[in-house]
Amino acid sequence: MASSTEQKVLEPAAGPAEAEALGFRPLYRQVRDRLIRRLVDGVWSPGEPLPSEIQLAAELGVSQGTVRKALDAMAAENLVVRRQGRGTFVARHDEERIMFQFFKLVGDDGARSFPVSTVLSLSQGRSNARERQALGLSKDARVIRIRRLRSIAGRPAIVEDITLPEAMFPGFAGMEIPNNLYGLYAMHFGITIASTREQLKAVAISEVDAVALGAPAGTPALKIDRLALSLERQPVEWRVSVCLTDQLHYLSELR
Amino acid sequence: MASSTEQKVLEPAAGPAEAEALGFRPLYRQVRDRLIRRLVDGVWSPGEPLPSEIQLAAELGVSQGTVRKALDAMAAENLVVRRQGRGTFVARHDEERIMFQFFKLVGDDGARSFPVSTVLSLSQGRSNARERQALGLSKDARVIRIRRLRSIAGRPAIVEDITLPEAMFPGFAGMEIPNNLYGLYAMHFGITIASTREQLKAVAISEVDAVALGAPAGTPALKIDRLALSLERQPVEWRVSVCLTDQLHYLSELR
DNA sequence: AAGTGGTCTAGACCACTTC
DNA sequence: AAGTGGTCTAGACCACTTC
Repeated sequence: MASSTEQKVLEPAAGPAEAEALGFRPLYRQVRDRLIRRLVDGVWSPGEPLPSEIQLAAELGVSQGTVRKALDAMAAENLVVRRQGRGTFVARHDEERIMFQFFKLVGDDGARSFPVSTVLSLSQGRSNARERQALGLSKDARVIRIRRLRSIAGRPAIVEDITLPEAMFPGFAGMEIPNNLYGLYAMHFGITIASTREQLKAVAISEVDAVALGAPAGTPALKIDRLALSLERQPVEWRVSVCLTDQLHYLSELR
Repeated sequence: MASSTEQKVLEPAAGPAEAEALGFRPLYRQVRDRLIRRLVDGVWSPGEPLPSEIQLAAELGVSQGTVRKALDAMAAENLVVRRQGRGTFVARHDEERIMFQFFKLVGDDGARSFPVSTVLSLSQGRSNARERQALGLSKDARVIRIRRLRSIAGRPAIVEDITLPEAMFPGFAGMEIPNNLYGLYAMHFGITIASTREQLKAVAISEVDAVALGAPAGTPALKIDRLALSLERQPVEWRVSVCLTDQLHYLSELR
């Protein structure tokens, strides 16, 4: 029972000054932060089970209920998946999950088919001003640039320009580029995309995009400007997708 | 303590056959459903406080923890607002809330200004096939149709076609049409919009929309096809908005 | 049968608001 | 000081999965 008058603290995770500035910080929050720390450090890999609630509670010196609250919060953030009778697992970035979590384009017939991708170009170099602004990079930072065409049901539908901070992806250039990039980030670089911020606009497609998509220049298209953030809320990827929406739409469900 | 081997049930809310089909239905779920029932019945009005957790627990014959879990679920669904030290309140459909919850258009400078609206036309009549399909209406159902122009920062930006089932909005024709329709639905008709499903496409604006918006026909625009659902998940409003996105964008944040 | 997460209770104490 | 929701604990039992 919490019978002292002091707030229970797991460890001096934050410096004393910082702790004061933060004010009250519940135990389950501290547990969550520590478990996320471990996810970031790769203590458990995607798909692997975490220790059971009882084990974690014993190890951290808190009640099972507090661990449960921390894990429930992490499940709500899509960082872990809980399965009754089986355990709690580190979330995986496989196609199924990505499809529902971050890929919002749906066929007008309701079909959710994951697009097939063809890389059009891959390069590395000094970042320009817009790239630095989007990704929050410093002046001399270098970036990796990928341009690819994505087809849905055999039909070119999306051209994508992807920009990555080179420093976060050492050895990227020599790799095979898979269709599902977020899975690659997780598997080979230990980077988990935890959230995205998308800005949508309607545009007329440019000459160069028109060629790639096989549609007349000037055709209206949906431009999706996406910034993807890591678990630590650090910008990881900037992606601009130009989508033909004559046979598909962007689905947004709000509550 | 739950020492019997039977599942605790609040009341025969669901018929026996239905209960079997549903399988296990936790107590807090039953509490939530009963409280939502009361919201639907207008037992408490938007902005009003609910009884305290302790009072509800005593009244319903469950523990405070179970009531808390039900109220937390309702807060996650944006049906109530919880304020430490003050109480739990029925969510209100005022501009601030709508702005963040359902209105996703943001100025490119980051400003979230709620648009000013001008009604272009208002009519009632027999529903057509598309309207019936969108709203799930029967063959002879009548609808109310509103067309309006919305301006942001003094600039025409959106033309909207709104369709409502006439049966759900008796006396609507004689009313003043406010800028915030969802507030009107809540206040005068006891209908709370609990969720929406939006489908976005890029289109070229039609001649008639071009006139309303003061832009050349063929200009690319964002078409938002929105279905709004009540607390009981019944379709309440079908709204098609055509938006000029040269100075604003649709913001979607995914986790 | 054993182990996991899920539900439910009871009770203590805390943070915050209002009077 | 009194009342509210928020946190935390301990413990019982349930639903579900695996062996």
